[in-house]
Amino acid sequence: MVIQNREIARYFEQIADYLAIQNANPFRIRAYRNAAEAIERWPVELTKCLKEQGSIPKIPGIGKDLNDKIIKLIKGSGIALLDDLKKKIPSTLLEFLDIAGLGPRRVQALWNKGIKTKEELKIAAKEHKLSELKGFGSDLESKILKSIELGEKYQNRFLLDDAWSFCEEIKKYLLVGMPQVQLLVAGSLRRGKETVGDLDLLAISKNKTNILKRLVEFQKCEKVINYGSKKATIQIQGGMQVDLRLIDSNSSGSALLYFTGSKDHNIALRKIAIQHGFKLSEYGLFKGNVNIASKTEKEIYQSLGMNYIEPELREGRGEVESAIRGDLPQLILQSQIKGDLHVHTVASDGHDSIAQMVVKAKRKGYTYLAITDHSKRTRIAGGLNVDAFKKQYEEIDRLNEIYHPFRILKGVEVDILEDGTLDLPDSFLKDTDLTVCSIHEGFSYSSKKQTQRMIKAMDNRYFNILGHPSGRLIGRREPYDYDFEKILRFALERGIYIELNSQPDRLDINDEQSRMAKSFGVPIVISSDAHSAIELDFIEFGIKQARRGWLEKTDVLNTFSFDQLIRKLNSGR
DNA sequence: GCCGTTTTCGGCCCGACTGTTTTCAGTCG
Repeated sequence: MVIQNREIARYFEQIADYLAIQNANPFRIRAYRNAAEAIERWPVELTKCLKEQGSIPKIPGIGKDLNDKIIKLIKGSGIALLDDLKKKIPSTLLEFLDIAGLGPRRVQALWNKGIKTKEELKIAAKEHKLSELKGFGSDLESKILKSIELGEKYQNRFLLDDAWSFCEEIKKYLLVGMPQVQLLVAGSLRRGKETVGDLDLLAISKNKTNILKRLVEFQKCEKVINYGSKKATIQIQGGMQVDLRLIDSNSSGSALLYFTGSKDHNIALRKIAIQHGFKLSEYGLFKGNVNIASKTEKEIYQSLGMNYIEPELREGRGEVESAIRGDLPQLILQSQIKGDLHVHTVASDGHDSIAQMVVKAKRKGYTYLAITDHSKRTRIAGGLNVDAFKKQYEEIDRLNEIYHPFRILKGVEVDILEDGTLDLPDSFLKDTDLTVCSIHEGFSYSSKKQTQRMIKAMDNRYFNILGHPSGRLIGRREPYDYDFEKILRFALERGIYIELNSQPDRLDINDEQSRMAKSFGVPIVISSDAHSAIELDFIEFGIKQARRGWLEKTDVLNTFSFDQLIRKLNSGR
């Protein structure tokens, strides 16, 4: 079994969690977390390194002990330490660490009390048994309950990036030795939904294939849910379900349409079909028994008297009506993005240098990149003070000469403080090329107070872009309360841009908010918020989200040329 | 557990906030 860096990292994170609950040496715990992070970021698969060079490279944060553990994992012999920990500590306790308000100390206290599962925890919280424990109170009880409910809402849903990499891995595995098979991705993953419940794959084959058998024999398959002659469903490690259907090449369009969904979209289409005297199913569009269209999605849409609808729009939100009228938006494409306006470097909490970020940006075909490290308030992220920014900007001047005509912008991600002021003085901000202004603390204010705080911050003339506007972390933290419409109106008045943050666990603002911003005429900036060069690729998730929000090239600031961009940024100042 | 060293032992990111306390532990970022 080929183990990927990501999975090695998961093992180390698990060990760190177990150790934390055990109240082990905090620095030992951190060593495991650091190692996990370093491995996850390592650009080459370690399995491949070991196979080709007989050893794994020297990775900062990985010493002899962890190096040996990695090799053992790759060779499939497991980690004795982890086995021991699993024997001592119930694995269900690890899930507690994802609950807001619970850290290792409180989890340990729960364990001592005999509370080992989420169900037991829920009951104890409801019956106010937790407040009997030292360090627990009634506020904490309700916080825990709320957090468990949020977790249940997202149970068995996966973030877009995880879903994509699972999908790529499975596709690659399935296609080995199957040159006659074509695999299509359908379902919510194709629609680019921010979380994905299961993978829907369609297989088209010119001749008989045993690809279903291959799926159920997948090494990471945990459970075969069903396995017939046309379809197989398995559950893989981690809980994701994979559905594979064999379809006929003559009906590949109708099958793809049907299995891409959404359900609402399909219902809307079938209604239109009925109006035309047709019947639409996964096998094709039929008039009586005559097959009118089934080979491609395009011809089915055409036969129904409408334009082709991109998968991201297929949510039953008026796209069918728009397709009939012929006024669907020309959805934004990744190739139209000219640069990224929110990235971090080693100067704050990023992992790569400015130059490394620039090289990657150039490779992506960008013509500009804004460096936006954290301001001093975000201390954990190594936020910079005015002097540090000035020094960084001198470096940017030098790099701009080297990389000409590529342009590096002097930016900052400046904290919006509790009172609505910005974390850096205007005397400094006026010398920046742009500011991304974000909230990193004070999430629990009332809607009124939060909105006022944001509006006050936006009143600053150097405020360009509102960063990750809702503050949500998908599955972990709800958006804070605020009045988005009010923010949009004020943004429009002040020439402020709204960020669509592409980090897979943020995707903030969401699709509906994007559409709302567009309707208000407020332009969006699609940013990666990359903390390493490789994360510049996260932009594709933001693009997906933007497309789900009906955004076009002209709705997005960073599709404009550098000169136009600078003009637009300065016009508000 | 890693790292660096005036090289084998001492330091490792730390401030704000929350909810618990009544002076602070635990969580969070």
